[in-house]
Amino acid sequence: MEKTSSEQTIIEAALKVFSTKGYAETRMADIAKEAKLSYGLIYHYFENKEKLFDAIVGNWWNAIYEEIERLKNSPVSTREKLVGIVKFMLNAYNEMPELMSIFIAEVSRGYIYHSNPQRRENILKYLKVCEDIIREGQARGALRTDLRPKYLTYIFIGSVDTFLSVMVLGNEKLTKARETRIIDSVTSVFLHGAEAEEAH
Amino acid sequence: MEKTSSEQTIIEAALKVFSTKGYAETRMADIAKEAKLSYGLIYHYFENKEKLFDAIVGNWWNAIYEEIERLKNSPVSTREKLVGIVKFMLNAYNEMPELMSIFIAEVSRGYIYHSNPQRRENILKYLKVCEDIIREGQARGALRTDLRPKYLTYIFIGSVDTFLSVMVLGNEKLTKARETRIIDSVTSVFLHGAEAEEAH
Amino acid sequence: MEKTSSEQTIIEAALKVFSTKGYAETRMADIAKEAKLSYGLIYHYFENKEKLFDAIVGNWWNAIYEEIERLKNSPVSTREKLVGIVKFMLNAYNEMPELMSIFIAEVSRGYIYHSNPQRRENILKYLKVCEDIIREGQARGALRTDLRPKYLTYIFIGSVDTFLSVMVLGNEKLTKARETRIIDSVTSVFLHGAEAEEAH
Amino acid sequence: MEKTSSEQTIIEAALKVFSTKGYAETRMADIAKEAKLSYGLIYHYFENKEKLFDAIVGNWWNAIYEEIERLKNSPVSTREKLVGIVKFMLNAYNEMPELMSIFIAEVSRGYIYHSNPQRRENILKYLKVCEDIIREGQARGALRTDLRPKYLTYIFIGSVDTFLSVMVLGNEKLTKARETRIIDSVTSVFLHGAEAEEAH
DNA sequence: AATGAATGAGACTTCATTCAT
DNA sequence: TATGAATGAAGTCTCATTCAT
Repeated sequence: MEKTSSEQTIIEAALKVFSTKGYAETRMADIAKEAKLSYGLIYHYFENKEKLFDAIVGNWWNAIYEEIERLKNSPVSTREKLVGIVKFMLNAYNEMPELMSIFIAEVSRGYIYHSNPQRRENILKYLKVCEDIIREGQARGALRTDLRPKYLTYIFIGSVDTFLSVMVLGNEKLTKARETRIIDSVTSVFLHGAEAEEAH
Repeated sequence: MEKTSSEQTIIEAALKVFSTKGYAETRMADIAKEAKLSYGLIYHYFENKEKLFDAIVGNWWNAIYEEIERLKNSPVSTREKLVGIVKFMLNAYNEMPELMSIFIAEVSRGYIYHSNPQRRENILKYLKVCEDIIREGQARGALRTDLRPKYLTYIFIGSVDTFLSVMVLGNEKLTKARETRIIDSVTSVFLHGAEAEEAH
Repeated sequence: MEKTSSEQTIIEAALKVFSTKGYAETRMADIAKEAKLSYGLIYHYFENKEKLFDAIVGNWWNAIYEEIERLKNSPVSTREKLVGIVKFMLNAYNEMPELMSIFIAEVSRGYIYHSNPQRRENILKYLKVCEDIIREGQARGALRTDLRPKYLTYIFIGSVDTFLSVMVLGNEKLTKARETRIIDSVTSVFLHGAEAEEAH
Repeated sequence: MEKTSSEQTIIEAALKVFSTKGYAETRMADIAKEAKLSYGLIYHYFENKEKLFDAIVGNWWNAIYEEIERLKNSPVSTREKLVGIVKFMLNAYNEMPELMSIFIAEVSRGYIYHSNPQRRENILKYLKVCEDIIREGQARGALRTDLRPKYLTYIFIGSVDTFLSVMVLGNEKLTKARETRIIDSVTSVFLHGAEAEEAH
């Protein structure tokens, strides 16, 4: 399962180029140049451009599922699970901003057209796993039950997504303080609302 | 200012094709075929593919700005303004699902790779106008002031966006009942939070 | 035979554009725009681009032939006839620099490829008429007879051409003094040579 | 520095097609067909049609400069230097008639419309180097000093050019005898004039 | 006479992919 | 493993020309 050095080099180069130019504007030659390898070699390891892209994104999806699944099964409060999701995504942005850029631009928005049914599945599965946590939160009395779990999920995930989008767009640096502020804001509003106390 | 019949036909055909296949996969020939016109004529009216796309999206942005600006200046509560935004977007989805599909899928994506600085401007202006409403809500004591208006904006807009995304993805029909449910969910969670009452 | 106003406008516009961009790079739309007329109208008067070009150049050829023929038949010395040719061409450059530009760029050099046999004929006829004068000069003892009249013609015409070329290239202004200098130089060298007297 | 076989094949094919049809009428597909290679490969070696053309012409300019520079610095009489120029050009016509055809037809034309400033430079440099020889001829007392060196250059170069033009136009064969005759005619007229002896 | 919308063949160029070495 | 020359389908766009009005 250990990837050869060249294969890894290609993946890293592809990640960089895809995140900079987008899938459609990325040329196999760009990747080869970035990797300082011949483009013939890319085809030695990956069937074609799409498969290369999917290889990159596939890894990422697995990491997401694994983490959210882990959170889901961990014996902590719903709030902590939600915080865990935000934390994980922000951390991912910090450590792999390129991957996050692709995630936001190509996956989270661009999936719409993807003829490839696998891609549609991925995003739906992502929403599904989050929904499980929400549903459990309702079941254990932590979350309102008058709203559909699906809807709550959209609201929560949408909030997180937009933060990531804005950061990707602005190519922003994420300090520790900022990370805390974002986690606080998202979970606080999601759980308690944005209405002023005195307005109650 | 009145557009010729052919120009309108081209815009409608382009809208349809762009929303179905995405910008990158759309062929000028597809648009011409859809419009039942020669593709030479497209270039008679639009400089190139990108300009045609921008013409379509530009109109849409203007409609958004106009509406949100109108809401901002209308003498209603912050809550009603937020409801107005959600209503407007859902209504737009209902009446122009193709436009909404493009909005969701292409706009933020094209922005990330910022081939065109105009696109960056558009989305930033969109967030800006929404932020004005949020900020005003804080000023008049309707919204919490312990969180940055920018962040509140991301959370609110993100929620709406994700609903639209999911509907576009699922090619879903928006009934009146569903519309009400979504509006309720989004504003209710945004204002009061998702936490169960007894959890307070 | 009187040309309508529009026809004349088109010819003048075409002259300007052809001389600025060259035949290949000239667009019918450019001519229409320059003439401030619709391009449909160009086709009302001229069958196509090539015919329009030929109409312009054709007039010019006729003027050249007429003048050289006149010189040929005028009762002056060979020297004066040669001076007359140079004078005529310089004068033409002065009064119709655009026409001269076309003549140099498209006719005198570019004719090589012209599939149109008419064009080939024109240039050959031009050389032929000049050769007549040279031949007559030899016959009347004014010019050396040890060299082929054809060759003398090439040498003379070539000299004139290059002056015109350089002026066209440099977009140069032709003052009266300069005109005299060029006429002197060309005829003097052609008749007496460029060798220094003491070198004899 | 060694060109690959295919690159050389492309250059030769391009030379042939350009010289036959002219730059404007040459299709990349024609070149590919002539070279019996795919047209994609042309773009593997040359950025575009213009660059391919310039590559061909650039080589030729370098050969010209080198030769004229060599002549300029060689310890022979001015007459012999002028003979050298004519010889070189006639020889070039003999060995590379296609290149000469392009030289005659396209170079000044491309220059006039100055799409490319490099072209302007080339032709000006060409005239400049020839002028150096003329100027030196005046300095060493071999040529008249009452005429501008620039003008003498135009006259000489113009004569040579026209011979080449006519040969290219007529697709003429250059025999050894003819070559001698042309060299004699051009240099003899340039140095001693075309006037009959008895006319002095 | 005049307009300019409409046509569509065909040009240049791109680029994913193959394959001989 | 690795290279990069070679391929060619397919895309965007141009522009001379036609034609209904």
